[in-house]
Amino acid sequence: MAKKYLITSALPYANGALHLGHLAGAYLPADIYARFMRSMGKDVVWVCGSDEHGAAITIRAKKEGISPREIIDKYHALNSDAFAKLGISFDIYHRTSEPIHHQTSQEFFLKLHEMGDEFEERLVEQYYDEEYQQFLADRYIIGTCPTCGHTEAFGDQCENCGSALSPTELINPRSTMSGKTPVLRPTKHWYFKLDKHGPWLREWIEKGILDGQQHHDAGAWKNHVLGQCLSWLDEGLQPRAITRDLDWGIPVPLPEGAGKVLYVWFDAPIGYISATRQWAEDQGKNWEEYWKGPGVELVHFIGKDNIVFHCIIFPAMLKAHGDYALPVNVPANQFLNFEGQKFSKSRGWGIEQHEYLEAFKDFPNKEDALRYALIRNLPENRDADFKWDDFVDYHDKELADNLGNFINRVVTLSHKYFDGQVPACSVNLQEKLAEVTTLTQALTEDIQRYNFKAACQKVMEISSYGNTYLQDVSPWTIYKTDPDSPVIVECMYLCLQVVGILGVVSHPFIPFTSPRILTLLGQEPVKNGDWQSMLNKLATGEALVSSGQAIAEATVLFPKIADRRDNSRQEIVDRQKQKLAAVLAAEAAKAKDEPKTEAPATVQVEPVKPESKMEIQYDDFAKIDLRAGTILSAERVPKAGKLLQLSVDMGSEVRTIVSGIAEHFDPAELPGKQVIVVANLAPRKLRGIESNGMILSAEDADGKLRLASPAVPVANGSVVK
RNA sequence: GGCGCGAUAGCUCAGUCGGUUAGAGCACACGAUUCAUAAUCGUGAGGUCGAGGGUUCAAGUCUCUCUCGCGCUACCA
Repeated sequence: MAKKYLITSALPYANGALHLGHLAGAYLPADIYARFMRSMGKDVVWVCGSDEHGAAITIRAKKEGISPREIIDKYHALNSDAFAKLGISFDIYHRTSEPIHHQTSQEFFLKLHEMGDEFEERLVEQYYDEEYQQFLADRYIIGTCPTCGHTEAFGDQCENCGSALSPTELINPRSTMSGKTPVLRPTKHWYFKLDKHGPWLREWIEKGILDGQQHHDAGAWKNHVLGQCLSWLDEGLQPRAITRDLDWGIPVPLPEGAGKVLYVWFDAPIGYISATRQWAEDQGKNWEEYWKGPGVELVHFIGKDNIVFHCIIFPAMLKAHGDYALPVNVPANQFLNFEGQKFSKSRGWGIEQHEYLEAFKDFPNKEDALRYALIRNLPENRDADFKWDDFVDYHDKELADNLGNFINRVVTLSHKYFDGQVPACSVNLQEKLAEVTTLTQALTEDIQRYNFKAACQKVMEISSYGNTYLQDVSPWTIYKTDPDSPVIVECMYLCLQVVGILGVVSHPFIPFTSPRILTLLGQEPVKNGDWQSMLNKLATGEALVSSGQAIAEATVLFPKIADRRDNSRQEIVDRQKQKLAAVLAAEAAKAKDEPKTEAPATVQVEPVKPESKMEIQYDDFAKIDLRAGTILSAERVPKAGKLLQLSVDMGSEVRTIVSGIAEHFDPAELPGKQVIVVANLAPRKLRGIESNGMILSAEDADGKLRLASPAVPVANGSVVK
């Protein structure tokens, strides 16, 4: 049986829109690979879909007063639509809320469960809020500490004496949700014994050996992927809980599993399997041929945040289950930044896929322009940075000047010299196209090795070769004295072959332009197998574009952005740059504590909507002794990344306070600053230093802290109320 | 703090097993050219390979220490 190629891309969480960084991470590279493999005539299926379970969706639904279903439907449609418009050619974009996925996940769970030794059950007594009808996480329970009698101890720890607790040890426990006394209910959870899979995982990852056989070339995996996996294996694997007490998700398919669902990380990767099943059903195929047996090559495309799931946890699940193929590679990409900084929805930094499509709707080739700029700058081995100036450069200098202009020259000259027909010519193509053939083969190998950036550049090298060749021969010079020269015929014939190659090799990268190139040559768009037949023809010297073929009229493939007669495209790009400048200006103004000077209308500063806490009485508030104090000194706590040790002048005394703010403040700038201190907070040892109190600060939408202090300095020790 | 990955020309990046003078594109300078979208082609200049030690006949590449960036992880009252 012919080999089957199974490609997956990380399932996007259906709780938000995807931005360009996501696109560059796991979808665009996979699209290149999938398109390439199909055009090599391989039997490929590329699956993806929305991940629609998990607590984040239920919490958000509760906050917004809508159902989880409304959220997942909205974002599934939004992301699915944006992908389709950008030419992301999934064979199926499925969703984990579909019955077939629930069924697949439950079957998977049951199989492992029946094997007996893959799961362990842990019976836990867990508090249950009867009013809200749910089990409570440890930190949602407060009560009296059995050790010291402190009345506000959390379910996991007492802040007064520092002792570690479990919720059941608390005296007079109460739920932070309803305020009422929760009842203790036994709850069972299932753990996947990941630890027992450590030894074979190490051999598989380090050497590519599985069950004593060479499974893949370990040297072909990226350094950062191998490094992180081995680091995990070195630290030792632990059993992982795979169930939770939640009502949104896939029910645990056991009688004693009522009210429990599979934990998202367990169900999400199984989504690859259920998507394949659905696809096979739709296509009248057998899904198992794509997942099982030695003739299957599985490749996962993901971002670097997902490495351990796809290289350790999911393979262990598959291996435990048996039958399933393990990935031959996991070419995880790193992260893409945006104009030097991380994408941040709350800051308005970056652009989402659907936003791009909307903002660039009048931009010709907006899909390929974006794809190309992202591909040229893929974070294949280290973080990369997307800049609008680069976007313009790549578009104008490579797509327009190099590729588009070459094709335009060839087509125009063909019309001029041969009335728009491919001339008859009997040169030895094998010999004359040797250099381009070598380039094309190297390009092919680059894609096979997941070097998409390099492959993309080779498209330009082929085009550049064409430009150079055309310039060297300069048929326009010969034409002046000898319009019937065979040199012109040969030159144009060869150039047309090069355009034919470009039409094919551009397909995985710029799939909207590739058919336009081929149409110029009177050819059909790339279909399955065309890349392979191109390679065959190049090897044997057969023409890609035959004599006599009619050539269409030249059209400008890529109207340049920097165009002195038409600045409409430049304006579209400029608006994006202005948007970013406005974000920076607004933030700079804010930082200077200046009143917000006319922030342009394009910036929408979303007000922070805090998760509201339960109502308290005045007495609760009155318990807190807030006082003003001045920081005398600040220094980093050794071996702690986030802690600062502060001395604070409280008027009558100087206190030592340890605070987790080291990532937000330079210790040197703190002395002299007046702050508000929770003065009667129970002492607590942090990293061996006793902390007496806590300083207050406000958290910005972007997560940055700002010290809370009296607007005008007051005497140290002054009461704040 | 621990672990992992990275740092190469002004910018973006290649550099395979340690082996000749460290490469490409863009930008820059000069020249050629006019079929073409102010496009194309050629030549040139541009490097302490993050810093410092070590191994070696030979180090961008191996090793150790350090600096910076990113991620994972611990700490966050």
